[in-house]
Amino acid sequence: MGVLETTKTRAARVENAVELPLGRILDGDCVEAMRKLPDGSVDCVFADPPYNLQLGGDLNRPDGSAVDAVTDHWDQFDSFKVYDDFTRAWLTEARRVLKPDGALWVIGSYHNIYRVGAILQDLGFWILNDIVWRKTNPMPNFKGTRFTNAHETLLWASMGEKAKYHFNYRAMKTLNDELQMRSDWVLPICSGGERLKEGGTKVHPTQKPEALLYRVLLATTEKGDVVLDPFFGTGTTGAVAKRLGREWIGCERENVYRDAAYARIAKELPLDESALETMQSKKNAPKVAFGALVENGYLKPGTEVFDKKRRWVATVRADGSLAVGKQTGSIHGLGKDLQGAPSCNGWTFWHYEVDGDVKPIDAARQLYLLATED
Amino acid sequence: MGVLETTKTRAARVENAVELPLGRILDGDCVEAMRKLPDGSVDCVFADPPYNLQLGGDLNRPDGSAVDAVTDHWDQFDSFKVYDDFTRAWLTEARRVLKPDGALWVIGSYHNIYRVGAILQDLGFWILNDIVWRKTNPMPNFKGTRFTNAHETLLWASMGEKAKYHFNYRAMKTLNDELQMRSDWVLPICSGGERLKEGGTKVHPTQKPEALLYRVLLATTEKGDVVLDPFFGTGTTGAVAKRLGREWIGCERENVYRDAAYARIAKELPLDESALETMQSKKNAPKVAFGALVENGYLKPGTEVFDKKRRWVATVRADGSLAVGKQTGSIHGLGKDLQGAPSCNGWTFWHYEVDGDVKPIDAARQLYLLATED
DNA sequence: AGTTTTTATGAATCTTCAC
DNA sequence: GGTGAAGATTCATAAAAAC
Repeated sequence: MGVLETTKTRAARVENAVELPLGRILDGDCVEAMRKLPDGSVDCVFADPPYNLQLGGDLNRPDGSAVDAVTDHWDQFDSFKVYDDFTRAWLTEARRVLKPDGALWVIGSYHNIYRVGAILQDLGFWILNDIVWRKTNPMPNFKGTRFTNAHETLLWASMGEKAKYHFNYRAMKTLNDELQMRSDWVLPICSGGERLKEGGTKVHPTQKPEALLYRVLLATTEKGDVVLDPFFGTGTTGAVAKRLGREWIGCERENVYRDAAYARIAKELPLDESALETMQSKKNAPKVAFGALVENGYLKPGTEVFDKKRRWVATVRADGSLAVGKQTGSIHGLGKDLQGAPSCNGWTFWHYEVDGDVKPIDAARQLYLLATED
Repeated sequence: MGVLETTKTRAARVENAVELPLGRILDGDCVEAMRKLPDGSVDCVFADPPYNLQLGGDLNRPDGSAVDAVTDHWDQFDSFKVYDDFTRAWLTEARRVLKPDGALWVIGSYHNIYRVGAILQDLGFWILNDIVWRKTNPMPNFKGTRFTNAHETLLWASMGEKAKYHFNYRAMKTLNDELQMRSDWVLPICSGGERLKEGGTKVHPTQKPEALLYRVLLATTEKGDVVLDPFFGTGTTGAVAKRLGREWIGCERENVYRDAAYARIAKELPLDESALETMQSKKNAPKVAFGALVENGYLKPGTEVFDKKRRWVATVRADGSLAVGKQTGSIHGLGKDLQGAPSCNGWTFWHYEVDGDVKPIDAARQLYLLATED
């Protein structure tokens, strides 16, 4: 195990470069395509394989509109067995073409990432981190049946327990306001001008944000490194690699995606720093839910809270709701209802007693923030 | 497949209760211990299995002080094979003792969670969410060799793709200030007064925060449910279960942990009934037929109702059906047909005038419910 | 032209009960 | 088990439309 942090050209780059299809998207099945590459020839593999979503019927939003689901043929697998075989096949080829000090990245969701993670461990890869991409704007759970699925997972692995790998620790720390970069990354989904569209409809159903690739490549590759993406899609990996001065190779069997990717990457200019803006933006001011205070014991369920004039006394319940007799609601909603007001700031409306003092519940929030701030 | 949200006592609770070792920590290996429990007898399994950390050698902070790593004998496994066999064994028993509408929770890190996730899928469990516990105060990466490992992962799974399960959606939404609870949970690690210590050193190396269990149990169990924890440790699950009015059973083979857990849980006080009440979904509200409102004079036959933009105006008929010209139907069916939508909630679609105000007909239902409850 | 309101949409394993 | 009806259910963003 070890970390290399260097800007020097890596050995064996020049001799491989002449035979590698740099800046090209290989046609056809990715396992077949990768077979054309020599052993130990790439520095990094970034893979965004099909997630095997196993969706049922149609889904409609509360307003009745339809959700545009990922029903493409390339995401259809008959069983976990079939998906596992597919996964083992492409991971085996990826492992063959990686240099001994190369690294693998895979992104996935709970549908597939546990299969992928177990198989890559079985093949000898050594997980260095699992990274959580926390989406600022995920799709909600429209039916209220589960927690909002608000993240995806990336696995970062070296070639083995004792293998060397590259990690640009300083760059990551700088990018994160001089704090160590953590394993949870907060980034928006790909939308707006960045999202490739053709006649108003998205070209690819699962295009990844460039800021995600930017951080991956900046963290774990050097300038001039060769990055291989076996599921190239519309070429986010290639576009960001070019921007950052890395070489790239893609595999993609759909003509439409290949064409879109070539056109997109041709427009890309090396060393454009625009994506940095998104990444360096400070974390949003921490919001605290009243429920968090209850969970963490700052206000115990059963505590009585009241407005300043003690016109109403409410009881704190286990889920952070309040109750006055049969009327219940959130700190804001119940305050609003009781007063018949259009709105109410529950943080300043409700008070509680601490050691004989009466304080707004906002005081508990301040204590909580002090105790938990990074 | 489905979601149940109810405060009612679950069927089959009473008969099982008499034979189950509620409030007890079973001694010995958890697989052996679980064999003593009958099939389909518990509502929830929460498991915090050994992490298979495979730390090579000792770890030191930059100042030379040693990190108290998890190197206890119970955490050593020769290989993934041994760990997988162990995992399959306890998950199989957990599956046997769970009710058909029960649920499984497992917490882990990247060292073990991919093994666990793949195996539980192989056994037929159906993943509902993977939850990221984002730590506000993780241990830094002292050597600067990787990203700060700032999270752990929890898997929440039902007994199968079509199995029912329980999710207190409304309580979670309330706990999160009226926004859907997401799959990423921000909580501090267990420290301070909550951390069990004996002579200045921590009793258990991986004690989980009570806030984590609080959210798990509040979200996916009901009052009176039986929660089994096969790796009980110092009893965080039992302490929170008791506080929340849930029954608990533990398995733990280390005497020291069992003793600490019993002492800890004895000090725990259950919350009283009223504090345990949580916000309820409308799914639980007693059903009211629109016709009942008409019968009882809340909306008289002949009243005009209309959608918000007054694109359609319908007349209420004596049997609770609506008519727009020759088109007739129920409040839902007619709203659906007029819009050409896949479905329509007539309660919120149709409005009526009361004292000059425009209100959804759902307001009349609320009045009716208030007047008739109890 | 500038501001406010409305609409569209994103890797989604997304209902339940009676007949 | 299949079908149909009742009825519960959404957050952040960006672009378009309205004012």
